[in-house]
Amino acid sequence: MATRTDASTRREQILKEAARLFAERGFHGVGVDEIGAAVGISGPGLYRHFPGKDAMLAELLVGISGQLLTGGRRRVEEAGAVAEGGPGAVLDSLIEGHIDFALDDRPLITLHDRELDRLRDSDRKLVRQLQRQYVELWVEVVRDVHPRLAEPPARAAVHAVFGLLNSTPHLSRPKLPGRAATAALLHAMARGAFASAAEAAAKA
Amino acid sequence: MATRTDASTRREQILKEAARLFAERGFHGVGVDEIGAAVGISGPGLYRHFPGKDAMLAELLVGISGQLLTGGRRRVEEAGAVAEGGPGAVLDSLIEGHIDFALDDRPLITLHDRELDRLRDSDRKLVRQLQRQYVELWVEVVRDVHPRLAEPPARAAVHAVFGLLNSTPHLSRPKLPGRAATAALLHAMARGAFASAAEAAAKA
DNA sequence: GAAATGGGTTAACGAGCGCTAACCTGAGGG
DNA sequence: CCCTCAGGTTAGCGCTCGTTAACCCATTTC
Repeated sequence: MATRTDASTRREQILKEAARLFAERGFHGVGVDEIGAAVGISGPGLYRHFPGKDAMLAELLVGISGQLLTGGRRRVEEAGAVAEGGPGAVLDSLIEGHIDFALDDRPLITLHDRELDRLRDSDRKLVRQLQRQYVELWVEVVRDVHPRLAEPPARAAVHAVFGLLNSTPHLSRPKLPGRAATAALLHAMARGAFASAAEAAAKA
Repeated sequence: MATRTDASTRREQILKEAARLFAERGFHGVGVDEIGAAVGISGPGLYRHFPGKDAMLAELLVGISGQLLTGGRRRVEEAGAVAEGGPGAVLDSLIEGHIDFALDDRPLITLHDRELDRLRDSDRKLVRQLQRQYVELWVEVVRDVHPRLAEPPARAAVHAVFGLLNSTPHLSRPKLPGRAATAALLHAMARGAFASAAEAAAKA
C-alpha cells in the first residue's frame, strides 16, 4: 500500500459501485458477483472487505444519514453564527446543502428512502433515529422562519420538501437545464412551498 | 360464480395484496407464496390468474399510469369546460386528483416510481409513455397558469411537485393531521412551489 | 349422467443466490 | 531465506425462489 488513503480506496470503491447498483436495480436485484465485477474482482473477494452484502447496505445508509445530519448541523451553526439575513439565511443554507447532496450523490439519495426496510433491526433503528434528528433540525429552522406554522404541519411540510428535492434522480435525462439552474429552481420551489404552507396554516 | 363482478374479485384481490407487499418489501423481496397466502390460496394457485409474477407487477404499473393519465385528462376537460376561475382552476383540479390518488392508493404510488425497472422492455416502454403523457399534460396546464415559465424548467418543476405530492407514503405514522388538512397543506405547497418556480425563472 | 372446465392442491425441478472452504500469490519483515 | 498475511482465486454447499407437472373436485353444460 502507498498511503492510508489508498488503503481505504478499495472499500470506498466497492461502496460506491454497490450504491449505484442498489439504486439501479434494488438491493435484492443485485448479486454479489455483480458488485465484485464492478470493481474488477469477482464474487467472494468482497468478503475480505465486508462481512456480508447486508453490511454494505447498512454502511451506506448509516453513512448517508450521518452525513446529512452532521452537515445540516454544521450549516445551522455557521449560518446562525454570522446572523446575517435572519433565520431565512439558515433555511437557505439547509436547502442548499440538501440540494448539493441530491444532485451530487443521486444513488445514495435514492437508496436512502427506498431500501431502509432491508436492514437488520438495530441498523434500521439507528438510521431512523438519524433521519428523525435531521427532520427535527429542519422543523426547528422552518418554524423559526414561519412562526405561525404549527409543529405537525411543519413536519409534514419538511417531508414534502424532501420529496421535492429528492426528485432529481427521476429526471436524469440530459434534457433539463444545467446544474446551477436546476439547483436554483429547486431552491426557489422549496422556499415557495414552505411559504405557502405557512400561509395556508395561518388561514385555517 | 355468482356475478361477473365477483368473478374479477379474486384477480383484483390478488393485485391489491401484491401491490401492498411489493410496496412494503420490494418486488424481489416478496415471494409468490406470500402473495398467495395473503389472499387465502397458496403458492402456485396464482398461476390460474396470472402467467407469472412479472405479469402482476406489469398490470399494476400499467394500470396506475393509465388511471392517472385518463383521470388527469378527464379533469382537464371538465375544469376547462366550465371555464370558471381561469387556468388556475384546471391546475387545482389536477393537483387535487393527484393528491387523492397519493393519499388513497399509497402502495401504488410507491410502486409507480420504485419498481419500474423490473418490467420487461415492452411493458416498461408502455408505462414510460403513459407517464410522459401525464407529465406533458401537467406541463401544458402549468405553462397556461405561468406563461413566463419555459418548457424545460416547467417539466423539471412538474417532476419536483410529483415528488412533493408522492411524499405521503413516507409519513404514514398516525401523528400527522387528518386527511383533509394534509390534502390542503400539500395542495397549497404545490401551488406555491409552481408560483416560485415561475417567479425565479422570470428573473433569470 | 357423462364431459368439460374453472380454480385449487402438493411435489418437485432447475436456476440463482449468499456465503464458506480451501487454496494461491506476491510483498514486507525478521 | 523463510514466515506472515493481505487480498485475491475457484469449487461448491445449502437454501430459496419462480415455475411446471400431475392430480383433484365442484359446478356447469349438453
